[in-house]
Amino acid sequence: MEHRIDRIKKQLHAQSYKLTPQREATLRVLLEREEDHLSAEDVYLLVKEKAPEIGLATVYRTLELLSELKIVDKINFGDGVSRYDLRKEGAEHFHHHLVCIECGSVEEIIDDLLQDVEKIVQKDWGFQVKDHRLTFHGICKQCQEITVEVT
Amino acid sequence: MEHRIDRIKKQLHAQSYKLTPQREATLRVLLEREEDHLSAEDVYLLVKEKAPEIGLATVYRTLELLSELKIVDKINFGDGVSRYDLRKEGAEHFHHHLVCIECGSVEEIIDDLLQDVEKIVQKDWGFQVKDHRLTFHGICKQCQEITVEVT
DNA sequence: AAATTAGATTATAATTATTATAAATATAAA
DNA sequence: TTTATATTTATAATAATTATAATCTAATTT
Ligand SMILES: [Mn+2]
Ligand SMILES: [Mn+2]
Ligand SMILES: [Zn+2]
Ligand SMILES: [Zn+2]
Repeated sequence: MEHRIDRIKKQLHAQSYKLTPQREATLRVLLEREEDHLSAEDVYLLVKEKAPEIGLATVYRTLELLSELKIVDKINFGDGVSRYDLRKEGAEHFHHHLVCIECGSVEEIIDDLLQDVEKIVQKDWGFQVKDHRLTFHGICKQCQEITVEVT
Repeated sequence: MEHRIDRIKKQLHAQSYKLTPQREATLRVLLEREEDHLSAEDVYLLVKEKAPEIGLATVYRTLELLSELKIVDKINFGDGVSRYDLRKEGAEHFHHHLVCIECGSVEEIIDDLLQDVEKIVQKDWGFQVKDHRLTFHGICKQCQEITVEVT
């Protein structure tokens, strides 16, 4: 964790941004909840536990900054809020998501499954791919089992 | 166009919804601008040209209804608004998008490029895929050409 | 046909997420 | 230390979306 923060600190400094206590607190929340998909409000409430004086606008600005630096990715699963997701260290692209339409759970796929598809897009559409968002909507393992039991 | 409306009318009736004049006007706007990616507000302004007495809330409710029936798909490209996109007739899944980070253009890919990936997700993650959202972010053909010229 | 009912729409208010602004504070440079 | 710059706080403003109540429409029953 400390190593990770250090490396991000360097990324910030490289672009002449500082790692203020507020930014660090925000980052720590994101690291502690790496599997989750927190909204700005969610992050704000969690940061408040560590640093009660932080303002919501600062959280928004910090998340915006971290997005620009590609440290976090901003994603929207169709409910009205943006969610912020730490990019896996060293990952070229945003990872994929499985959203269950029964229970609402969100699972992550870290493997990049789109390499072949991207080659096709590049070749057949002449589009130079820089990043992607891929979300599958369907029924998760657990919910499938429940359905079978009920039947 | 009339045929298409007729078929959608039947889909509505099958679920015991009516095709009111307001709903029809909304649908016509979506059909006329099939390539576009209109926000609720955009749709509202265009519908108003045909049916000036329509209310914004009705447009929202109509779009919501059409989403439920899978006649339109709701998507968010990361600016703060939801956009509504007619599903191609007979398509099992939502089509894909290419968003240019230079000029903001949105191009559509109608071919389903995810069949193989979905098989893997199904097999290796035990997730039963019902639908997907795939958006590539990158540089469109035109913007690439401009870049070359400038260089 | 008249009365009844359920569904849909309008106009408006309320809510929620996000962004902008101005004053205060902290940090770095001179 | 003084000065300049960056950042944060508190608050106001904006924008998107949803909720509410009154009204209207069209179908159904009497
Ligand atoms: Mn994730
Ligand atoms: Mn589209
Ligand atoms: Zn589930
Ligand atoms: Zn472009």
